[in-house]
Amino acid sequence: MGVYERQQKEKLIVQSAIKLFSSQGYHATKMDDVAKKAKMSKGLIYFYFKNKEDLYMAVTAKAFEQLTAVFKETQKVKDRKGMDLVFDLVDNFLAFTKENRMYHEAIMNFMGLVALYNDDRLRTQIDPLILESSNFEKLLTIHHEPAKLGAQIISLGIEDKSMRADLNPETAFYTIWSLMIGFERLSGPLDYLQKGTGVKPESWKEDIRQFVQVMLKGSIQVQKPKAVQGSLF
Amino acid sequence: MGVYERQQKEKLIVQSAIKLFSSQGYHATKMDDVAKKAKMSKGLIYFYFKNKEDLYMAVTAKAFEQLTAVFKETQKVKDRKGMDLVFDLVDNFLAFTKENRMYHEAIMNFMGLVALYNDDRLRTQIDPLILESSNFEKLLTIHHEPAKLGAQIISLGIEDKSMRADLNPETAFYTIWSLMIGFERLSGPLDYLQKGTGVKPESWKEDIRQFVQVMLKGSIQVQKPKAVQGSLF
Amino acid sequence: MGVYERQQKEKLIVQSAIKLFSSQGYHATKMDDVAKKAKMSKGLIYFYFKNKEDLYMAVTAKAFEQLTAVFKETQKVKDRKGMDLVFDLVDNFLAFTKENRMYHEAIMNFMGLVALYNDDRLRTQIDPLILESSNFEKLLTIHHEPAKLGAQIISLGIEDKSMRADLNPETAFYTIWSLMIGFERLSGPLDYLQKGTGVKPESWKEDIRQFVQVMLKGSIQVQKPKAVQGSLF
Amino acid sequence: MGVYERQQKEKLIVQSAIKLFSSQGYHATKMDDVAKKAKMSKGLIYFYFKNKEDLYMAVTAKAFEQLTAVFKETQKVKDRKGMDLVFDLVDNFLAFTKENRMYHEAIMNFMGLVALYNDDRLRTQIDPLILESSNFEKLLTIHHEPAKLGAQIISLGIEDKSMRADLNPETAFYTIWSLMIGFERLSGPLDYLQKGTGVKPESWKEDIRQFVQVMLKGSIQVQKPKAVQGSLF
DNA sequence: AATGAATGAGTCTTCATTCAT
DNA sequence: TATGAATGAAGACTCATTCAT
Repeated sequence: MGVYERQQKEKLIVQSAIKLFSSQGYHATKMDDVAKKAKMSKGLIYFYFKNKEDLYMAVTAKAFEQLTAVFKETQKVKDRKGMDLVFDLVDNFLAFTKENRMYHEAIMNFMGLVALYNDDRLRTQIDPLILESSNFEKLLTIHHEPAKLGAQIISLGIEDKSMRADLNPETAFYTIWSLMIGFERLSGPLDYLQKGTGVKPESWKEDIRQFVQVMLKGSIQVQKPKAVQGSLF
Repeated sequence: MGVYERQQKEKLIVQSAIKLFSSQGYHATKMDDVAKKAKMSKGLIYFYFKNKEDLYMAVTAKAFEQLTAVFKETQKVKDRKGMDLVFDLVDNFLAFTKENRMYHEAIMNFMGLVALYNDDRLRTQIDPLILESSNFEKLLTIHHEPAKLGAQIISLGIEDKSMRADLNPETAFYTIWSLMIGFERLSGPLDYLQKGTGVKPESWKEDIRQFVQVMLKGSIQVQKPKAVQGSLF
Repeated sequence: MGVYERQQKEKLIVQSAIKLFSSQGYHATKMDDVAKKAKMSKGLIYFYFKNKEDLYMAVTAKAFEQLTAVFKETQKVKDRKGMDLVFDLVDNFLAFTKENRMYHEAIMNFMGLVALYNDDRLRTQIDPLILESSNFEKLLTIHHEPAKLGAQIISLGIEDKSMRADLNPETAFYTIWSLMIGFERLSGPLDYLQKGTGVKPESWKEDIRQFVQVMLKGSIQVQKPKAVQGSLF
Repeated sequence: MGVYERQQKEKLIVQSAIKLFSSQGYHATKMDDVAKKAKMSKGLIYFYFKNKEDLYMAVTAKAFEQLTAVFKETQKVKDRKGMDLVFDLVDNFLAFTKENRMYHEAIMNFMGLVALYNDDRLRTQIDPLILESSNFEKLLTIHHEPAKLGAQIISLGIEDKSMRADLNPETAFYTIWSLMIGFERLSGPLDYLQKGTGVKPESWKEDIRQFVQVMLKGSIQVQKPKAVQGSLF
């Protein structure tokens, strides 16, 4: 069996796991389920992945790849100012988390792990099986990709003068990311409070947009319609 | 045995669970461990809590209470403008999440559950044992307490003219909360990138402070030193 | 507290147990349930009954008392030949088992225990808690009451010439009892086979009546309508 | 591993369960015991059987198969009138219940379940795990096998004129089955009354035989000695 | 490479029974 | 008598992982 076939198999397993983790959650998904979904034997799953944690890390890596793709797609659009791209990014990111809740959770989970990993005292709290996973190592090297691309967009905005010159691209982007993370997590509760009207989350999103603009530019502007339509995922 | 003693016992169990969940995580903590920690029999744990999920919801409720207390403490300080209080809140909140990582995670977890709960199609993804928990019901009624207090601080800032008059207190606060949630989750990765220097997260925090100010006020100001010192927890 | 009150309490417990055993079965009924139903504390249940088995034996004793009452009621009717009384008995017994499935099962269960009890080698299979129960001892002395009354009816039939003179009243009655036990247990399956028509069990009952008559008399007769109407329970 | 080996394993488990259920009873038998007896891990038991109830249903199915075998053996004997076969059947059945008390109880238990199953209101009283068992389904389709064979014997008796022509084979057989069920359950108590003499049950059996004959034929005859001797089990 | 039967430690949970008050 | 909190042994069932084939 060639390298290619092997990679295809691996992909198939990850895809199966993704579907199951998405619909039932990580804990509710059994390795048996994954095997059945992938139409393979359990043993083969273990041939490709050391253990369940390793598989989860592979899924997380896929999540990062997808997210990175979203960023790249956003960036690719021609003839848009950095400021417009930021708005595009916000829209695309939010759509991404909505459509791929599990991906977003996997990413958030990993980000949390990194915090523990940084601290020698807390590192012991990480499941050893995760630390052993080669996919975890891989993630350590790629997990800043989205941020890198995000920061590039900010840099572009500074260059094309659509943003303040004194911005730190990196922290500015992380701040925007934070807003989106918070939106994902808190719009549910906000919605709960407004049950019936259903108006709030959307108006909050508007406020966030405005805030992003104030933060990056110093004044309010109307968003230029997106050049590219359709789902990115 | 009076109501008081019973409540004390319940508290003792929750405290034990908190300690264990904090140090080992929810899944790694066995009901047996909780019983041992509380110096009770396992059966008694089940006398007070229907099941592990119920206990976790009780812990989550405690988390919300603690967070609410932080908000109240912040609010209580006299002779401070709304703007100052917001900065205090950011500091206190961040200190709270750092000292009580598990509390913060429990809160975030619950916020995620609320989003599922709101959507009839997604509600089925919630563990039935959670939905049955009386502590879950309680949480549904109290989980907006922090946001309510946060919004009050914004309102105060509007009144005392330390903030823009056109702010929506609620969404403004949720935005700030988002920033803090994002900071907690992303400062680890940010730190990872800067390994060695260790400078970044702190400077990002500064940036965030500035953004918050821009958002709420329109101009940059120097934070008035906190009136009260020391940990609130 | 006087003897009377104590007996009332005991009765109340047994009544509660009967209701619960009937609706949920013995194993599904918890001592807690019994206590709640009887509006007493669990401790008090154990004051009156040594253990769950003892309580079940008390319930079984009640079942025998009720069955005995049915026999007595049947016997009491005046101016009926033995043969008629036998038919009355069959009707009443079958109605009794239908209305009080659990009583019948308790009685059957006890009869099975007696078989084990007789055999020294099998006796060890009986739950020791049952053997210790004073109610078990009581049952040993009363469990033949129904058969005694049944045999009396046969004797009466012999005397009044409505039956063959060469019958052994006891075995004749046990034979009739067997028919009823079998009917109770097998009419379900018979019904299952005839699903839709639903005719069979009733016609089988007719056949049984005829067989009983042939057995006791030697010829077929039409049953004299029952003198007393209404439920006996 | 082929289908055959798998069936063998399954058989082994059922055999182990049968031994344990027979000697200690269903409730006293732990899944652990079954595993040990079968020299397997507990997990493997659950690989073959969904749960304890499912295993019990498998045991019950085995009980029906064995009983059916007894009927078939009885029927197979050549050159015997239907009437003779009925007597053979009674002897064989009674021997069967005596040697395999647990089998008989499992069968009786199932027959009771069928009655509940027929009635929509009572069906809820059946343990859901039983209803889910594929073995329960199987039983539903095979549980009338013995009765079918029994009725065939009656039909034969009618044909060869050793029995009354106006008999309904099915109800006639069910009546005979009832007698045997009652005998099994009541001979213990009957014996208890006669403790010491030990004579009664045997004489009752004689009476039953006579009754069966009267019922089927109309006159008394001497049983032709069985053609085949020895235990059938 | 691939299978899937087999393992067994691990966990939650139940509930009859006891006993301090 | 009466309570109900407390016990803890027991048991069903799970599931990640392994390994003989």
